Amino acid sequence: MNKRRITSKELAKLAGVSSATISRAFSPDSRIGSATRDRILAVAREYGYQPNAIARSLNNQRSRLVALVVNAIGNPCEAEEQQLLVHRLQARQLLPIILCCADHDDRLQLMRLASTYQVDHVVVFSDMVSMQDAVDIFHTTKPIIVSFEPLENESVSSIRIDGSAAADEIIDKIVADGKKRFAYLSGTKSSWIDKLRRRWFVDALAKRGLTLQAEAFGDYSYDSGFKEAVLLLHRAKVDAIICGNDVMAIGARDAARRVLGKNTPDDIAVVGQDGIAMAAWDCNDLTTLSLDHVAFIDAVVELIERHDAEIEGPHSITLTCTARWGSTA
Amino acid sequence: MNKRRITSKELAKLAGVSSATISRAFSPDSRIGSATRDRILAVAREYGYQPNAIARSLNNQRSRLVALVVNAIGNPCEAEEQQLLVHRLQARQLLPIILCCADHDDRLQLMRLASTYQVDHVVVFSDMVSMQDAVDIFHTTKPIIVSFEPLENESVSSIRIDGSAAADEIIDKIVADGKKRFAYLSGTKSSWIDKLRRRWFVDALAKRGLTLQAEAFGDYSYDSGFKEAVLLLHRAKVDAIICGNDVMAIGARDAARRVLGKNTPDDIAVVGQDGIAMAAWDCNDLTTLSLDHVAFIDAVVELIERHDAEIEGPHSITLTCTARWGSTA
DNA sequence: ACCATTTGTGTAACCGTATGCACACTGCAT
DNA sequence: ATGCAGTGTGCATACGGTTACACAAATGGT
Repeated sequence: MNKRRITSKELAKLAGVSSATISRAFSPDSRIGSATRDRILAVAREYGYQPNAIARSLNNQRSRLVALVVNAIGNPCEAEEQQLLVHRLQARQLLPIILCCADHDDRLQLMRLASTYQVDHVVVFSDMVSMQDAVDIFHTTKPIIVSFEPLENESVSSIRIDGSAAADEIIDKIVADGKKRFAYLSGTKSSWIDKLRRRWFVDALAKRGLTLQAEAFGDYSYDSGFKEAVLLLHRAKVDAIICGNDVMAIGARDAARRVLGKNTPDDIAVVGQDGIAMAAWDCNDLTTLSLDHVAFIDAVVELIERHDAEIEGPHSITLTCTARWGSTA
Repeated sequence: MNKRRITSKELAKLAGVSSATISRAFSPDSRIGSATRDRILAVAREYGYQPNAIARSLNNQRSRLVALVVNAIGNPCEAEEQQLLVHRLQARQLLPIILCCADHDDRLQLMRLASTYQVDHVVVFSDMVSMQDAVDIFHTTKPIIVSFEPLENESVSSIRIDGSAAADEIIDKIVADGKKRFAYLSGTKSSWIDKLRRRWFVDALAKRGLTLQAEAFGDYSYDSGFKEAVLLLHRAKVDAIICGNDVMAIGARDAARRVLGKNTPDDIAVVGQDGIAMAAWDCNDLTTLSLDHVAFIDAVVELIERHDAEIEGPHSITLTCTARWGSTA
């Protein structure tokens, strides 16, 4: 129990070879006799030997670790994508290190810590860190940042998301239903991704000569969606609320129904963003501006693979959102 | 851009000292002149030097990595606890490596991979791997397993959860409401945690001379809760469904309402388990057997700290569940 | 039988940091 | 002056692998 892990040198002695040969037995394409390899692998299995990944990383300059910078893993609006990515990484024998920004006060320090682990790649999902900071912290090592924020003058690969057409469709439908007074319930105050999303809707409204009648800021949570919707509906007369994500939209819908007695879609329209599975649950059936998460993670993996293959970057991929029609708008 | 990270030897040259002194400048309590340290830290900042954690780990025999073995990060029923734990780990400068079992076909190989990274601790949340396997794979190295499955004959610290009293209360209430025909909708078929949970309710029923009228198995997801509830309600006449977790309960509730036209709590009682935040959302308001997630993670952290302090184990902590009363039962 | 190539293995030098040991230097009491 | 404790630094080695290089043995062609 709890005995020290056996080293390649010890195994070498046991198998009657040198430690170099042990190493070769575990490297797929290296010159080694197949009989020797088989024998070594047998002895290794017997003694429970596996090469030490830390030592291997030090030598290789390749850790097979990937830093995932996220806001939180608890929020369903992000978790779905994270889950997909983790799955894809694992299939490639890459291990994800999660950095949760939302509940860490010094995010920069957290990123610096992760960067000392010589991660091979960095994927920044969070909008709570500035891309520039991420680039600065990770630029001394190989990793690229897969970001969603366009960062023109840097060698950062990114994925851009365009939801303007879908926002247009959604506004179209709501206006056709006779609604005129729109409110926007933002995710977080200083989030560039929220600004981007908001712009899609503001532009769509502008096309029809409309402007936002009210605005509020939350924190991407159900509670903030609920609370801000109550305040907003009390102080402004609106008949449509566009929310920064699906979870807030569910909160806003609940608030309208429970506190104000207003039902969707007749009294008020509620729109979410993300298109998470939960939005389609029967109890929610949210109208939402949705992104194909599989396509999105495909794009992330694509960028990671290009980086792995050392194809010169930066690369950029653009994805388009679609509308999911539910019964809330 | 993308230039190689500077090493302690190079920095040593730049600062006019030896690499040993560089190392000492970054180790809190080691004999070094404070003037030297300040100078080195200044030069280090200038060149963006930070000690390589991989090399440091190799030397220290301490990686500051923690493996978190979970079913999935996408499922809200687990994500809340994971989020809390990640937060606590980060505060201790420990980095979590996530291992998602649900979507990886060879979980043992995944754990073996992680074990080669010499993780300092292992926390097994998943019930998709056998504890014995986890112990076997990680026992050659220092880590303890914080598990929930009691594993008597092994030196594994564990957290036990007792929901029998709460299950008793819940059954009490439902029976008092006139319900008699209970069904149990399991999480996954071979999960020991599900068996444990089921037992609480089966025992509570037995006390009142009742038995389960029907059973079904899902996979902890909303969709499985929905689908299995439909099948179950079609083939058996039941007026109460106990579900393996909250998400399945929401699915079952939706199924009853949408497909069968039965409402909670009058036509049918629906009970969840976990007590996640979502269960309390206004649109759900689930009655559920709930665990205090903060207390739970406190316990996990407590075990990790004991292990860090090399206090001889194994240790065991028991937590008790409480009932959360909603409008579904 | 001879030389050229291929194949398999060992030796030794790394990868970047931490640390025991030795040594030089300071300050202070004898 | 001498001895001694304490302080600050460098040297060398260890951590556990990988890999360039060298070399012996096996192979193959003529």
